[in-house]
Amino acid sequence: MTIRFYNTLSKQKEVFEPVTPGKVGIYLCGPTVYKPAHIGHMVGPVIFDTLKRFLVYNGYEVTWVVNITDVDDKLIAQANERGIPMSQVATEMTMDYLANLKSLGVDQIDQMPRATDYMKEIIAFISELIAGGYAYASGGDVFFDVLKDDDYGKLSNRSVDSQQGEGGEAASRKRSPGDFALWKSAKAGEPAWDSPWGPGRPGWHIECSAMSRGILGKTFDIHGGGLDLVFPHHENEIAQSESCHHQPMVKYWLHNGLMRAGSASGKVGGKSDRDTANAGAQAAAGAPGTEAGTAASTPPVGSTPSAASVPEEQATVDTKISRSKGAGGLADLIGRQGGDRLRFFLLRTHYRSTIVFSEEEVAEAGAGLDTFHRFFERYTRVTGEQFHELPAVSRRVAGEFDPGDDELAKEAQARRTAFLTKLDDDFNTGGAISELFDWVRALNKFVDQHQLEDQPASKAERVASLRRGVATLRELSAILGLFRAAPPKAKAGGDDALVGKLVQLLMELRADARGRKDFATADKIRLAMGAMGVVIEDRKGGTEWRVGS
RNA sequence: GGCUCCGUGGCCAAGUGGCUAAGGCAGUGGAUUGCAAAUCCACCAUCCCCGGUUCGAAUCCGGGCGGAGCCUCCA
Repeated sequence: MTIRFYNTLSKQKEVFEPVTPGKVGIYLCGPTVYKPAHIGHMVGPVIFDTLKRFLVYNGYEVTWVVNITDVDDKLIAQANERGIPMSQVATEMTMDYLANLKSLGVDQIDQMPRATDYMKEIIAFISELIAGGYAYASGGDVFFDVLKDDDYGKLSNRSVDSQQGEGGEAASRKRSPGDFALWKSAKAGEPAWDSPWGPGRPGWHIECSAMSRGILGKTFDIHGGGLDLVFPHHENEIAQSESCHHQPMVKYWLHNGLMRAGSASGKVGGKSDRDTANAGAQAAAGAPGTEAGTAASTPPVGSTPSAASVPEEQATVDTKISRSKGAGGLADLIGRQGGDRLRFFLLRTHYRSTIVFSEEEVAEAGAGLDTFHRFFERYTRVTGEQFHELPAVSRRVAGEFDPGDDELAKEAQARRTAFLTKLDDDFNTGGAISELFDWVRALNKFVDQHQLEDQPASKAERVASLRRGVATLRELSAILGLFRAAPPKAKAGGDDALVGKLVQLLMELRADARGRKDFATADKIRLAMGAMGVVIEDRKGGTEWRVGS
């Protein structure tokens, strides 16, 4: 097995070999905690959570760090707007972020350092850069001098002289426009930390250099983030760290594609007052040929009546999902679709591709997932075991076994190899998922052929084969972090016990009708219940029902 | 203007030089079912356009058209 990754730095796929054999350090740029997270913020965490699972499965000892930026201009603005301390904003939004990660099954993070907990290290780092001649203090601020860095721009393929640089009043204190702030002097009323250059706060990029060094070392294996961070954020991280250390900062730079809003109805974060006002203003000002006009002429991807009837929202159809435009609503989305569906939705596309988000697409992905859930129920009927409670083989080598003459086991090994080969090649989760579908179909077929739902006790050998096959499905899906728990079974009428009892009564009446071959009555009940969203399934072992999707 | 990326069936999406172009959703036909549901089987694309390289291209090169991102805060 050889794992390869596409490295943004070299712009090609490279064989993965950790700096230290057997160990992997991963740093993922985390959130600036000033507003509630939206689905776009979950792309990176879900991908890297899955990546860590895969690397651990391959036998590596992995340390995964996700930083929390809890001091920043946007946090200050938010705190002022709400009239509360910045730290309170940060705490609230961090809690929100963590809750969303949990819902999506992101539970592999080892450390989540906060910038404010690393002030000492940050200040030390800046001091080192000044001492090395790579940074200079200027009027209470400290800037990185990009002209001192020979290979500045190598990650994003930009030349220094093409940089426009940050504007604002700070620009006048820079030596060259491309210089960026390592330390920002505090204005009156702003949160501040003492430093050799006076009270202030860190610039955006330095925390990542300081924290990654502190936790993962001067050179570590994988640095991740969204493609939008390549420049300036990661470019500046490299500049800082490599100027300071004179050794490579990161061996493999992995960047995930960004998410875009696909349709009005799927617009991330719902519509806040600000978004609606903004969209309306754009639409009003949008003469033909303007940006708004162009956006409005694009057909909605997941066209729905509601989307078509709300033209002012179409001005935001093509807007990318960004913190400045979408807010909130992720918890509701998770509540409606479930974390597993969203996770699956994110993983079925290659991590470097753009994902166009719409809730219709999430639901469609969920329809595919249901195939697995149906099968798990089937497995329970045969064996009495719950799929999600099965132990998953957690190491790649341990999953290999001699299939002997067992045809199903032979196919299990073949599918497993195909699945892992897809992941080995630049972490192709979408391709790997197709193997899962192929495999579940084969397992269903096996149950069909041997009628394992009918008197399974008398078919011990076949059931044993099935178990082995399902163990492989469990092993592989666990790498993707899917099917960690049984999906919450929707109940008719929610938690209303009365509705549940009435459904049960209808079921009994229908069973009676079927018993006396009164199919007219039985069908009337089934069709009426179906119209209400209750799906009836008659089986040899008895009738089951579920709230369909 | 500079720098990237993308364009595969109705929709989503793998594949990036060579067997019959994965898989999912939707659809159609069949098996099964009292009828359904679930499941299984079958059918459903020559890869935006033009030109080139090659024995051979969805896959490489050039041009065109269309779309996205970054260059300012952004996962």
